[in-house]
Amino acid sequence: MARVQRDGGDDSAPTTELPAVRGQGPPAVNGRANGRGAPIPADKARVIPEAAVARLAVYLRVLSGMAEQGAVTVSSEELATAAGVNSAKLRKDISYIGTYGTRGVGYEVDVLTSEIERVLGLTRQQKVAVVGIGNLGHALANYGGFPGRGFPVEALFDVDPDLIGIPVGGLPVNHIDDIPDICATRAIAIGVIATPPTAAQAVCDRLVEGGVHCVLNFAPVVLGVPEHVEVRKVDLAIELQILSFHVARNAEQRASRRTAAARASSNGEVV
Amino acid sequence: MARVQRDGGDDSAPTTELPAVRGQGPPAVNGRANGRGAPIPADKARVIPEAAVARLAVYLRVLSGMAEQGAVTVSSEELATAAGVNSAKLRKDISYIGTYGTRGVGYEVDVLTSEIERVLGLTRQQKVAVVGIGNLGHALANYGGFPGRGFPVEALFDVDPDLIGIPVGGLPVNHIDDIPDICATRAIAIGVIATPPTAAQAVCDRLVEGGVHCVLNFAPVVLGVPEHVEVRKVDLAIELQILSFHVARNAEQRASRRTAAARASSNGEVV
DNA sequence: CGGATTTTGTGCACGCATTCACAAGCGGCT
DNA sequence: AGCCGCTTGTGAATGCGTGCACAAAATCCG
Ligand SMILES: NC(=O)c1ccc[n+]([C@@H]2O[C@H](COP(=O)([O-])OP(=O)(O)OC[C@H]3O[C@@H](n4cnc5c(N)ncnc54)[C@H](O)[C@@H]3O)[C@@H](O)[C@H]2O)c1
Ligand SMILES: NC(=O)c1ccc[n+]([C@@H]2O[C@H](COP(=O)([O-])OP(=O)(O)OC[C@H]3O[C@@H](n4cnc5c(N)ncnc54)[C@H](O)[C@@H]3O)[C@@H](O)[C@H]2O)c1
Repeated sequence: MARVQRDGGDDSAPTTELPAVRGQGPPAVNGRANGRGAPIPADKARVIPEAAVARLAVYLRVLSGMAEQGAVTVSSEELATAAGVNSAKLRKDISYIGTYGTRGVGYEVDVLTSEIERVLGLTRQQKVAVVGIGNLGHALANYGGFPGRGFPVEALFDVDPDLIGIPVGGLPVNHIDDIPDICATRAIAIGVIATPPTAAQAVCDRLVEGGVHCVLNFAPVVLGVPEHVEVRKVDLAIELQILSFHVARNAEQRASRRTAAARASSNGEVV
Repeated sequence: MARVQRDGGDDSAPTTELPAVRGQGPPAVNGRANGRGAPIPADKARVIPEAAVARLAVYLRVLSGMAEQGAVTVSSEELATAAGVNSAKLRKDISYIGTYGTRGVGYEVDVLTSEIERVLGLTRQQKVAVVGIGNLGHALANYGGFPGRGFPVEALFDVDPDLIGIPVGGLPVNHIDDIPDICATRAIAIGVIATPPTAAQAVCDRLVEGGVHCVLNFAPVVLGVPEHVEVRKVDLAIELQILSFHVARNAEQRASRRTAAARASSNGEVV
């Protein structure tokens, strides 16, 4: 199962700048077959499915845990079970970004890590701004997991005068009127919206004005944005409601099974 | 207009062993005698697609906003644009739960609201427990949006002795050793895990022990659970990485377009 | 050196989800 | 009453994602 090879404690360098493609080896034996470590089918502009991108990020996290434990290679089966997916799906996901495995052996942990980081754009740090430093905003600003993964929080904004200037997580809070300026000058790549829903659209507009192309929205509203801006939403109430649906469905199934059982047991008897 | 908010990528639940009873498409004409407000096609397999459930929750929120503004009826087109989806998709989603519209008019806001609430199991309150009262746990415990939507937070847990007994959001923090007992006695339906990743699996096991069938997990780990337990995860780092991927992809596209343009212009071609 | 063994990469089939397009149905108007 | 315009509900087509199954590599071993 989760067999880890302990071999030479390597310091896992988190920020690998180079793709570390080892393609310079022998020329391809076959015109069609690609050697080991093919970056991507060069001419074929392969579009990675959205669902696969999400899973690649999961693989990346699992890989980093394995690297810390000294694993050098990992098979698709191991990685898949650790990530909670089917191994065929994992291999297909990886095949979208190239062929980095060795048949009969598996994947080199560090190679796979760098390649996934490359396609996810994690070789360059993506600066983050958080708007709305309330309950949720505080948690996000204080969270150490983002800078550690290449997402430094570099600006905080709120409208509350009592908050302006106060440092949160080592960073002072700015006024939302400064969003366009500060985002532009600091080259913020991702804006996180943690304001009340009523303020979310206005905040989003200012982020876009400041040149932010990606928005992560925690407010339960549908944001309107220009074509080139990417919005993802995290709606906790909806997550709870989806869970609630499953509760209801299971309860219903149990009830109908109970009814069926009762009917069966009273079979032949007039009710 | 063409401003659409992409839905958050839904995770494939690690426990996808759904038998998915088939048997759709008997040549029998489906019930024609449904007057207005047919609850559901009684015999027909009532499997609502997962993706549709998530959207129904969105419609519900939009509907509640419309009801507050005094709207009595709403057309699929209005509701769809407000929810950021295609109107045909909206109608199909609603058709999964029954036929509650009036042709030529639209849907009655309150009727549609109750029906969606019914299928989502929101007629009964689902009690929630939060484990791990740190940054994120505090925000969740203090958040007023959950009780207001039928998800009262009725238990808090942590391992930190300094926190035990302290009230957060009006509710005292209990020790994690009491999770099974308290969850069972208070009939907790949903457990929210906001502990460090290392503690998440142990916490999850205790929640299951306490009879909790639904878990919302904020810790970046893959949880192993019995068959009958439903887990949804919210992984903010992965959301950021997906956004990062789009940054990278767009940058790449722009770069290649620039290259192509440069080539074209140096080629004497008119762009 | 050849065969056994292991594991990748992917062709293929299937099922779910999305979107289109339109008949059916309903209310209002004449 | 009968027609007309509007909107729903849904068959059908298309596209996407998933998982199986297997050939193609690569290593190991005798
Ligand atoms: N806290 C949670 O657990 C939770 C859960 C689900 C959803 N949410 C959503 O996340 C958002 C934030 O939640 P919260 O609990 O942190 O709320 P909060 O009230 O604690 O914080 C909101 C913050 O936004 C600031 N703000 C208000 N108007 C603003 C504006 N126009 N521009 C900038 N900042 C403004 C306020 O000053 C405050 O600091 C809300 O939309 C909420 O619905 C929160
Ligand atoms: N804060 C964020 O914005 C954020 C963002 C993304 C992910 N997360 C994840 O959410 C989780 C919580 O984040 P946080 O920032 O609130 O962390 P935190 O360190 O502020 O809080 C963790 C809490 O869990 C408690 N705890 C530790 N071990 C426990 C155990 N065995 N049982 C019960 N409680 C235990 C701690 O006492 C602490 O109160 C983490 O897994 C983190 O990776 C947080």
